This record gives sequence, structure tokens and C-alpha cells, in this order.
Amino acid sequence: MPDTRPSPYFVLFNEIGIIHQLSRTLLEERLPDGLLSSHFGVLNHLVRVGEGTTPLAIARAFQVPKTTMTHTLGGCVKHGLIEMRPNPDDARSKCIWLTSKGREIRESMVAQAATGFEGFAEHFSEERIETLLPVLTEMRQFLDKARDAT
Amino acid sequence: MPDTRPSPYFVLFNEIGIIHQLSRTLLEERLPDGLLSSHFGVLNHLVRVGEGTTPLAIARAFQVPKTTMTHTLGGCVKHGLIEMRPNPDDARSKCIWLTSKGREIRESMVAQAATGFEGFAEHFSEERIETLLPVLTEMRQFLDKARDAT
DNA sequence: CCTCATTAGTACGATATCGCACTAAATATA
DNA sequence: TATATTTAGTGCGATATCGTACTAATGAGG
Repeated sequence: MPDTRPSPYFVLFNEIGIIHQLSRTLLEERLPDGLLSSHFGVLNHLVRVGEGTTPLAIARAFQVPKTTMTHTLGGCVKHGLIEMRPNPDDARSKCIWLTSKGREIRESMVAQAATGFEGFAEHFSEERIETLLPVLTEMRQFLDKARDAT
Repeated sequence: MPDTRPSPYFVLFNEIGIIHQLSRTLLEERLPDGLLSSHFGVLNHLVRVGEGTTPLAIARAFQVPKTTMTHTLGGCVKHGLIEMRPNPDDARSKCIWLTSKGREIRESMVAQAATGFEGFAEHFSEERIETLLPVLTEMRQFLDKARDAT
């Protein structure tokens, strides 16, 4: 009788996949019109890490192929959330900046999402999350390196 | 100066999203030809939970829309991994069964993936994962309920 | 029985994702 | 400096995802 009970690693990645799916859906339900969680992710990233980074850097941050990020950024531009300027240091490259509209939208999206996660925050205290984060971050970094090693 | 440092909840879902992305890519790199992680997920689900369930039940398990699951199951059928039989209890419904090929492929996929996660398993012991899982499962269940409450 | 509402699955269309191939610029090497 | 290699971003095509609307079967209430 082969392994009917899979290793905890499969369970882990399975749970993570489902949580991702659920949180994404939950978020997108509360976003205005055509905005997706990927757009939200980009806006958040720009605020957190700082504006003026390149598309490739953002793609790496989210670990998605660069063509995917090209598409996502195109969506953000179309929505008027970001602006793509030439990179003064490298003519092949671009620099991404938030527009004031992008900044506003992001603010309201964070607020929206916060209310959406209210119930969640009641059940899972910040402290509990904070104890969880280091492990997840470590995993992310490890997988990240493993990917480079290909 | 508005919240440049986002709540840990955003960080949490961000990390989970990236880990999902990384693990999925890592897995799919090691799968044969046209097989996707979603197919792998279905096969695993059938082995773990038991065969003979319905498409809708599987869709709910992965928290994806049923039309998505229709498509995924179609792919599995096309690859000869599963078989869709009529549901004797409900003529609208179907029952999903693994083919022997599906069982074989799943076995070898598990083996493949296991070697892929070798390095990961070295850094993150089973014990460590086991302590992590209850929280994640609780989160999944909570978000699950929150979704139903819509 | 006979509506009427609900439910399982699907067809279809829109769009997101992503591999591959390409261009242009930068960098390394001779 | 001239040439080769690497790198940033994009166009294109294939396919995955998913919302909407539909069909057929079930179940509920008369």
C-alpha cells in the first residue's frame, strides 16, 4: 500500500495554495472595477520598497516571469496608477513611479482591504502573525535561492 | 504620512502569495510534458480524500470556481489520468475516478517532487512544518467560512 | 402531479499567465 | 575600438482562469 498519507510538505504547499486562492478572491471582491490583486501588489510594493525601481526588479520581487510583469504593469498604466519613465542609467530599462491617482487608489484599497480582514484580525492576533512570519520569510528566501540555482 | 509600513496581515498574504508562486513553478518544472500543478493537485486529492467524489466537491476543496475545475478535470481526462462516470445518485452530476495510468503518474510525480523538495526538507524539518500546519489550516478554514458568509 | 426554486455541470468570451523568440542597449573580451 | 555575450523589455501564441449565462435534473410547496 503506497503512501496514501503524503508528507507534511505536500500538505504545507497545498494549504498555502488554498490560502493564497482564498485571500486573493477575498481581496479582489473588494477592489474597484477592473483592478486585480496583482495591481494591488505592485502599488503596495512601490510604496513599501520605494518608487523608481525597474520592471525586472518588481518581477523578481514577486517571482513572476518578466513577461507577466510587463502585462501587469501595462494594466496599471492603463488604469493611470503608475507611470513608466525612461531609466536615466540604462536606456533599455524603465523606472516605475506612482501617479497621484495611484497613490490615492492604493490608500483607499488598503482601507477597504483592512475592513475586509477585520474578522480575520480578530481571530488571528498580530502577535500570532508576527511569530509566523519569520518562518514564511525564511521559506520564501530559501525557495528563492533554490530557484536561482537552477 | 500615511501607512508606509503595512500591517503584518498584508505582509503575511504577500509572503504566502510568493511562496505559492515559487512552489508551483518549482513543481511544474519537474512534471512531465503538459501536466500542471492543478492536475497534480487533483490526483493527490483523489488519493487522499478518496475517489468517486464529484467535480463540485473538488472545486470546493481547492476553493476555485466550478468552471475552473471543469477545465482542469477536462485536462486530466485528456491526459488519461482520470475517468468521469455518471453519478448513480444524481443524473446531473459526475463521479471522478483515477485511471491506473493516473495512479502510476501520481506515484512517480510524488517521487519526483520529493527529490525536488529534498533540499527544502533539509532546512525545514518535518517537526517544524508540523508546528506550522495547524495555524495555516485554521486560517484556511476561517477564510473558507468567511467566504461562505458572503 | 405541477409549478418554482435550487443545484451540477458546461459553453462561451474576456483576460491573465507565461514560454519563446526577438530587439536594442550594455558589458565583457579581444 | 570591434566583436561577442549578456541583459531589459516586449510581441506573439498557447493555454489557464473565471464571470456570466445557459441546460438539465432535483427538490420543495401547492
